[in-house]
Amino acid sequence: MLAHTLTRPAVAPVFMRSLQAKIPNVIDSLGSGTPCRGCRLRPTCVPTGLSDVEFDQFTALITTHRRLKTGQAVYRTGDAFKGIYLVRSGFIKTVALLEDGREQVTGFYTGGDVLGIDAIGAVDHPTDAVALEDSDVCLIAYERLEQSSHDVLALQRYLHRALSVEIVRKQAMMVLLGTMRADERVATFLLNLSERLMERGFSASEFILRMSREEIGSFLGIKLETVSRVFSKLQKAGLLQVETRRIRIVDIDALRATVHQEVA
Amino acid sequence: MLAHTLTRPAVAPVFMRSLQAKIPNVIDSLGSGTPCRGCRLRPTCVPTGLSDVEFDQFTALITTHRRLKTGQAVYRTGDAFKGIYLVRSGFIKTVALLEDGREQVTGFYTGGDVLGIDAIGAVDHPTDAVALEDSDVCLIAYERLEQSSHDVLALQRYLHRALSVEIVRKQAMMVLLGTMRADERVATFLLNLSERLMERGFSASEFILRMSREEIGSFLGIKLETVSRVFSKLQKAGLLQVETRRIRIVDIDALRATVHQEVA
DNA sequence: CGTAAGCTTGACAAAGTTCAACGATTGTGG
DNA sequence: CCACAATCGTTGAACTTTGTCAAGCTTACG
Repeated sequence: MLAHTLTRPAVAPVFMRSLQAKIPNVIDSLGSGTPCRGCRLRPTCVPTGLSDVEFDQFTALITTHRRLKTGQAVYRTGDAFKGIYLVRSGFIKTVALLEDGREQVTGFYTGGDVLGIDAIGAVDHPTDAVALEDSDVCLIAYERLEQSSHDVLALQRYLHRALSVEIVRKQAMMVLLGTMRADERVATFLLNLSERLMERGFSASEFILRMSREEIGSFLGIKLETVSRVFSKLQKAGLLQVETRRIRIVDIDALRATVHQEVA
Repeated sequence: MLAHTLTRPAVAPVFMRSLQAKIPNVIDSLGSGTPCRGCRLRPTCVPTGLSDVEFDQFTALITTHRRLKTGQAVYRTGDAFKGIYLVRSGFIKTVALLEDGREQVTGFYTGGDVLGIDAIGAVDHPTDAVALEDSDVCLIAYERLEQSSHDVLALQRYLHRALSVEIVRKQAMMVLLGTMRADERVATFLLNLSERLMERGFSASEFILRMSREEIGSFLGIKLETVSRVFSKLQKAGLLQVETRRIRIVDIDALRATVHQEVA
């Protein structure tokens, strides 16, 4: 039941537009066999600090560029593990499924993020990865990455760092899920999102959510109605301006303070 | 406040006894400079499937064996990252701390588990790791592991697998924390523990908890009173026999069913 | 053997969920 | 291009679950 609503195509034209405004002709520089060297997304999508030789070795690992329409899956639970994915553009969610049909969003991924790491130790993916808007991903074949890492320490470091970042993020989520109340969760979520968008050159104070209230709720371990209520509450308190999916952080310090409130 | 109670020494003599019964003279075979080749714990503590040469290379990585008393820390938040730790014996918890003093248990580690992975991509550890009973750990210096992995594919695979296992576990915890109700969380916890103990050669149906109600609660995102109530409830329902920290799973199928109940 | 910590249980409070209705937004097909 | 349908978002009220506070009990350890 949730499966249907969650995996249904979501729409995010405004952010898409702003992305295209920031990186003109993104689409032109992609395409199924586009080499990375000339790609406009290179700074966000390839590990930094590589020499030219290392860069070439890295790009040689990329076997497939895939363009996804909103709602399409990068992979689904049980799909054979081919490799990890570099998100070039767009927004992708990962969803973990329980046997009884319940599901939970376990992560959101965007340009420069590495996707599918949780399958490295397994035969197949333990999650679904579904595009929340039209997206581009690159497949890095694991076999080849593994062999290459042998020879290029920087790549190995990159992989390890990615693995670790993933762990740290999930750990932070565990803490959020285990200790925070609804408004703290939502505030944390917004602050994180703001920071990640800022890192990527977008406004930190005004942005468009590319996910539904239901998806946010699933990620944060609360119901969509609670998400909505918290948004309303934070708006009334003057910390936020909410216009459906357009968010404006009015008082970021107060928002930060929301997270670290004493419960008593 | 929680910090004090959580890091306070816990007692687990019975399990300790059973561990020693299973692997006699464990203590004799350890010691600060003990080589792994002769160590009785080798099967649980070293990656399997290594050739003799690979095994030697692996053990050469181990720089320090450390013996911990109950309540001692392997590392604390902010400690410099030296490497990852292999748990040889004992039981260790990791605790994440929030700025305002709140904390949450993020994992439990025992013989054969790898500890401290979440620091690989960082300068220092983002968590505390504290012994819940007298424990032994081996430090694998990351610098050396990194260089060795270069030459030994199996080692690299081992590291990656460990990283991935960690991620998958944390992801599973996120799901638990995000979707399950209290009795489901406790049931899942017991089933996991049972399975992990069985894998290590202990009884799957009867075991001693080595952590307090408070620690279980922190791990599961619920309060200690709730843990206690659920134990009582499951006992009344005949699924469990609870005698303080001694647990006997009476009806494992019913316990499993508890987890996958429809909410409605 | 006493004391401190841990565990259990009850009564009450608070937070979040559920159910339901309505309003807003978006995308589609005439 | 407009109108309609479907999805999404908001809000209220009743209900459920879990948390909080408090007391008494058990266990372990010095």
